Amino acid sequence: MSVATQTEAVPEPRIPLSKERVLRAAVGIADEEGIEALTMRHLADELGAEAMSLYYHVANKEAILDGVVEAVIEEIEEAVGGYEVPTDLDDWKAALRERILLARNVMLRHPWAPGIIETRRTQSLAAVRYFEGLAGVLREGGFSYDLIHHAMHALGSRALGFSQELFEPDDPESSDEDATAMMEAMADQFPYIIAMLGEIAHDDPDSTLGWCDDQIEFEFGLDLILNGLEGHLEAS
Amino acid sequence: MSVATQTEAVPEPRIPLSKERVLRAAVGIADEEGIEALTMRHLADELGAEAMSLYYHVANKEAILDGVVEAVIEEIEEAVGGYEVPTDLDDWKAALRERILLARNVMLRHPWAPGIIETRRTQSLAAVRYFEGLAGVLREGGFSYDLIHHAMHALGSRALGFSQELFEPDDPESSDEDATAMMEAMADQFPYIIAMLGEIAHDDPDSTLGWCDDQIEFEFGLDLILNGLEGHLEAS
DNA sequence: ACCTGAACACCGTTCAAGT
DNA sequence: ACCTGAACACCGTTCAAGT
Repeated sequence: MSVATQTEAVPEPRIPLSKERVLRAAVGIADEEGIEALTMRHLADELGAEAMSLYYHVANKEAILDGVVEAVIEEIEEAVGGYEVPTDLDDWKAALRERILLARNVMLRHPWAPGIIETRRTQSLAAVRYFEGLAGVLREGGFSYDLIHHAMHALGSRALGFSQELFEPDDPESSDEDATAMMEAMADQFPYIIAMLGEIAHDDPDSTLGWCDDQIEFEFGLDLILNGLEGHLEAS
Repeated sequence: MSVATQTEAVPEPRIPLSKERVLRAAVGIADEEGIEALTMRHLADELGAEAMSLYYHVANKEAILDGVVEAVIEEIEEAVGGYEVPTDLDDWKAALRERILLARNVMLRHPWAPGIIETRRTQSLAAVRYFEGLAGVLREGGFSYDLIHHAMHALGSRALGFSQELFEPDDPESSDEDATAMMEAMADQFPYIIAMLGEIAHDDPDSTLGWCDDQIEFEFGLDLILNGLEGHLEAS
């Protein structure tokens, strides 16, 4: 019957599925609805297909998670503009710092990515390429391979632009009054922590209690490591 | 009928469930069978009860995961022997280092714990107590609260004794020959990484290719941060 | 070659009901 | 007070069957 009506929307000519489309849609769902919304059924829905159809293009859900990590790290590669070691490298520290902060920008666009990167048992090719690039910068900066190896471990996830925040970033539910009340209640149990939080709040009255500028803290920790590595380099 | 036989085992007088028993059993399952084996049904089975009975003692599975993290951190508290700041503290760096390495020992007994600690949205009381202890050591060591705050962020998960290893620790499946073959295949694509791995293998022929001594690397990274903090302390 | 319906073996969880 | 059976709404996945 719908054929009769002139104004009827022509049904979208079905775009065939593909691994790329599946992965792109997966990243989209994670970005917009959170990683827990990424189920096979929901993903298929988003693509106008059935869950079972996905298995024709990917082995299983783990493969999707692998692919999604790969996609994010390729986004870093794009942001960095490729991993070629600059021929005129005169400051390995600045070069490394810049790459890592660019990686961080990508991670901030995909806040769910760190959590799933850490669950991968084996690193994607894209990640190996990224680390190869970092190793190149260090090597051309004068590092021994032994020190490069230590550097990779010391940086850990910071190399990819994130560090696991052990306390929750910030809770939009809780008010300043709540926080103040809680602080007073805990003051005798946790004097050092309370004093610390109090000082932070004093230094920066705009920040909610217990909330920290993650960017500044990330850079502080990163610089601590980079400077430490520089010390080792000079001593060698 | 079983009542008649003398040798019949008396049926275990049912020990009532409790939050503590549930959590202890949960830690046991995660230790022995891995965290993915920790399901409500399996946990109840282990306790000789039905899954639904657990809900009388804990709110839900999230609460069990919270409790299990709490238990692990209390194990750290025990290993450290309480978090009292030594009255004769003459070396904050050694004191902090020791606490963190003791925490690491506990984490090595519960290799699944880091992964689930990172999924907690809010820290347990036991964790706050632990960090209070670290803050105390730093404060009595002469740190400003501002620097203590930076230190906490810079340490990140290292404060609790673990760092996320981005490459898999080691794969018992793959042989040295496999690894050598793979290395040669990748040598032109990833010259720096291959050279790095080659040098490690050369320095320590006992280690499998690509495998690293996590303890040494953990301590290297930790010392980098502690020494960096010392620099900030002396400069202040 | 590509997609799907029906079905399976699992999850966590609710609720009314049992002792 | 403490535990459970039946049931629900979800998972990921297999497989034979459709076009």
